[in-house]
Amino acid sequence: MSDTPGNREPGTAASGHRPTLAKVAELAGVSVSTASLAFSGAGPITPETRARVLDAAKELGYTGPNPLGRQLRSGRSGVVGVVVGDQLRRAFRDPVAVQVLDGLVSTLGENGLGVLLIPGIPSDDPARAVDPLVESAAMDVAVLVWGVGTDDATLAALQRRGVPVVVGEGREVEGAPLVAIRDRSGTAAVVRHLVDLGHTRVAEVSLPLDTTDRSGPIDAERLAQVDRTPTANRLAGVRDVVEPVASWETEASLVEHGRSATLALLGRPGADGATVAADPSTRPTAVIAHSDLLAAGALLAARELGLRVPDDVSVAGFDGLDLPWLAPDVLTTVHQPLARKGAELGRAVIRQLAGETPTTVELDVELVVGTTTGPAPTT
Amino acid sequence: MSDTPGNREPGTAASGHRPTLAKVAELAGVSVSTASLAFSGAGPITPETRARVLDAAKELGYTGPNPLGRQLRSGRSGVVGVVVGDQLRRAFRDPVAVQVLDGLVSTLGENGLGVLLIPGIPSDDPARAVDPLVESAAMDVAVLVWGVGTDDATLAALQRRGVPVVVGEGREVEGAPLVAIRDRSGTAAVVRHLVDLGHTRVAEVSLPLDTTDRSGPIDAERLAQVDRTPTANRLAGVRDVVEPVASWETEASLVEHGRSATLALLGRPGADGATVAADPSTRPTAVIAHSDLLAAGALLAARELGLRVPDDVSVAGFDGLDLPWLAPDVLTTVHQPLARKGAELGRAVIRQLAGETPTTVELDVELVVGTTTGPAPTT
DNA sequence: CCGTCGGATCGAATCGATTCGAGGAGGTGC
DNA sequence: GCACCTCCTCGAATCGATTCGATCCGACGG
Repeated sequence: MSDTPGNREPGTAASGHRPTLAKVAELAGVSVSTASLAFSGAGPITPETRARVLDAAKELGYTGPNPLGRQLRSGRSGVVGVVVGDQLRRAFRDPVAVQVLDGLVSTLGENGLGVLLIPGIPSDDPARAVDPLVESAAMDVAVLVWGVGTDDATLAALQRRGVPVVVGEGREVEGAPLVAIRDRSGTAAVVRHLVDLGHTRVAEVSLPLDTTDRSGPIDAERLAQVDRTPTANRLAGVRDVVEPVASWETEASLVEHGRSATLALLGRPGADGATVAADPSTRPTAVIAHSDLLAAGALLAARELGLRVPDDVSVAGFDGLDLPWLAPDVLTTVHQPLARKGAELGRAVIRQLAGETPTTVELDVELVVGTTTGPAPTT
Repeated sequence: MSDTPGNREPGTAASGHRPTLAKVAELAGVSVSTASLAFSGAGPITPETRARVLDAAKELGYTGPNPLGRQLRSGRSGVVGVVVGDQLRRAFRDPVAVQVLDGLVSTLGENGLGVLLIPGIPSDDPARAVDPLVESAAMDVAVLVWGVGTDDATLAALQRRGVPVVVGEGREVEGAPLVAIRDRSGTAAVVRHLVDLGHTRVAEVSLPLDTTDRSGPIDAERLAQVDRTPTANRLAGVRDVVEPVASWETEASLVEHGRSATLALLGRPGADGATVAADPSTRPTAVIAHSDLLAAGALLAARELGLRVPDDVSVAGFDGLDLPWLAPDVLTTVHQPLARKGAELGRAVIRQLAGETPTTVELDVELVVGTTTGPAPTT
């Protein structure tokens, strides 16, 4: 009697058909609804009946309800989309992103939620403004981990779809919880530390101002175009204390970018195309980098130029990473609670799912003085 | 007339109800099936009708078919579970895993598949053998990125569920494609390079032998317990050429573990609890590390002990990472195509979904000689 | 001995979309 | 002018599970 019109066995992946709850119920001699009860545990059921259902399941090799069916009925996928604000390859090379992600995954995992990775910038196809997953993947909430631009295509797409959003490190978004750190005051604190040491010629190595992959000196015009909140905060934090004598934008927060920026800031073209240290009387005496990775690159660049740290130049960063390979140097930096930030993002997701009203969480940071900063050299 | 028994508005997340295809069809004055055609593009439909449906959709704020419904019908979730064989926090600190993951995500992304992160080892709860996502998350295929133990609980759970599996760097699994590199011969090649340079006392810094987080010397008994294929291959590759004078197991492939292992291998307890270099007449003259990160740690340890590289001790790794911060040293290593490995894994996933028969892909590696290996010191 | 009560089980609707064959309208060929 | 063919649209079944109210059973109290 069961002639199946309008259907041609979907889901015929590799192996044969998986048993369904209906088949289990049939074998156990109960109704589907009772069988469902046996698995979900919600509702009254005789231990005996339950056992009969479970036995039938085992016999058929049924390993539990198909998540797809459950999801459709409940309207929840159990998936949280995590949009990393860059190409994945780059994001993962930055320990900052990794540690935040780790805290996030742990917290979500404890609540039965899985993390779906979504590149914030489509890998190679410039035709698309956003990754296709943003448009069509099933997710209950999306987390934008690294900032939100003023005119963010990804955010817009998610809002259009009605996917609730949680923002990490960005501007306030209507209806979305925000988890941020006090990076402006933290940056100001480390710059004040430099100024207190007598530095007046401070150079700055900046995080990317937007997603355009530019690098080079930052002038007033460019400064006005900053479209990433954490970068904006750190730029502002520096200027709360001192006007840098030079400022250099990097295309990503990685060691090599900090290195080349610093070579440009502290060096000048030398003999045979090489870069040599610039004139000590005009050269910056301190480099404030917006991140520890950039600062590490700055340190390497200084070494390359034959400059002693901190005797000839002081270097400070931001993040508080553990970078043992910089030994014997220990970076002066501002420590931020990265794993905790991830955990807070996770908690914000849970609250968002529970329908609570979004709140802003702002985490404290702390200046940690290492060996890479010292008194300004006396000219 | 539509009194809704047996249902209490599921999916009432934060915001109100999203419009459904049925509502759009109603407003457009067509049937649901026609409306579906307008979106999917599969099947004949008049441009005019299509436009009417799309207009209706726009008016209602309908942004396309609900993925959950589509997934249930098609039996496909569009999600690939990626099981990283460790805690996430650790896996992501290893550039090897990150680069593979990057290649994988790109390839899958091009095919409309998303990556769901699954920790291979449950974060903190020792009660569970596998992460709950393994048991119940919706996924079309699972990729086990870093090895499969002989008695792998995660693999068993996935097979029980009937989720097709793709294995990266592990033993052959019935019915599962395998993507691997020639790490045994590659390791043998780099060790032969050392032996050709005159080294006879070679020490080995090994990758983890299993997931027990042990570290310490490897004796014959422990050697027999190795339960990770890449590790087994590299141990074997070393022994294909020379029997190491000492071998040390690490708990993870990170710089600090390579450092402490090497301190143990090349040092001895010194004056006030410090570690000093061991006697040059018995001390190993070369360290072969199973990974570049471990080798980087070895390099740092050697520097700490006051040993010159490669004059006092040669150091070689495996992976071919770009580690600019080791400058001026350039590691002697074996280059493996990491992003390509990820891409091959992605292709294997696609083929698996297409129902093709699983095949094994083995990628070539290449010895790259740097500045960290040199002739054995003459005693 | 009968009515009532409580607990276990069942039926049926529902989540939202896809898909196939049937059916209808319009056009063409003879 | 009629039959046939094409092309578009529609109806209905289906994916697999959840859930609510109804039903049915036995037990207990009066």
